Amino acid sequence: MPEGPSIVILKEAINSFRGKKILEADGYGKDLAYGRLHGTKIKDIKTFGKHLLICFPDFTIRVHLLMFGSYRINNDKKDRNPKLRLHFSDGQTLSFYAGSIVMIDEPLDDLYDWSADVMNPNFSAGKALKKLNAHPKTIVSDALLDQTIFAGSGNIIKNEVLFRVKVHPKSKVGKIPATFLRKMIRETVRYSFQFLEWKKAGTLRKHWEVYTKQVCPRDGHKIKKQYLGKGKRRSFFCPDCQLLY
DNA sequence: CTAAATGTTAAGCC
DNA sequence: GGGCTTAACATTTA
Repeated sequence: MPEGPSIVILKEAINSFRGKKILEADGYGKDLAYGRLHGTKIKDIKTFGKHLLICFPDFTIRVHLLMFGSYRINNDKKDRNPKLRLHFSDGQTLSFYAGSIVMIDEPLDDLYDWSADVMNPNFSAGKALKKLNAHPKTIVSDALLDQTIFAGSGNIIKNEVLFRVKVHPKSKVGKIPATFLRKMIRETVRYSFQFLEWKKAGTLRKHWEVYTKQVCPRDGHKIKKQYLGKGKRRSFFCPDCQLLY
């Protein structure tokens, strides 16, 4: 369950580990230097898009859940080994399963443009528009998955936002009127925060208007499903009310 | 049981 | 090198 809002929920769930000391770390990651974690204290916890960043004085652990990753607090899965498990000095544990976990030595500000993260209060709509304008030939469904433009946006957000702004997923970015691009950027942020609230309330899928749907809630037209773009990702759209530019 | 899915990267091939 | 396709990763759900 890994689009940006879900990672914000993850961060909130583990925020209480901030300042806590790790006695030991283990897991099945081949290239992870678990020993570096022994005796260290969590300095900070951040997110960037779909990345969870657990910060230590000298390095950062980056957790990306990819498609199937999950986590557990004080309640390990019985039939599965964690890729990373942290044992804290107060007896608590935090485990991550599957996904991609790496250690980062560079300062995070050198790696991340925080203004690209749709969940970040510093997200810049102006910069997003500039980046979109730099890729006029890209189809908009790819642009909405581009993590350098909309970090945290995933396939659900992509589909729902395009439906909201009535734009066909195959539209070329350069052909979409600027007012619609601006609206799309605004909706991406707005939907992401609604996603966050709905996900917390356990009602996310109830609010889907096109994603996995059969019928357009606006005009009753049949929803089309196609695999589009670089990643051949599922696109659900109403061919009647979403305009192709 | 099989296939597909909220994702990304690396390798292989023109 | 570029750009495209495929595999790999690993888990849950339909």
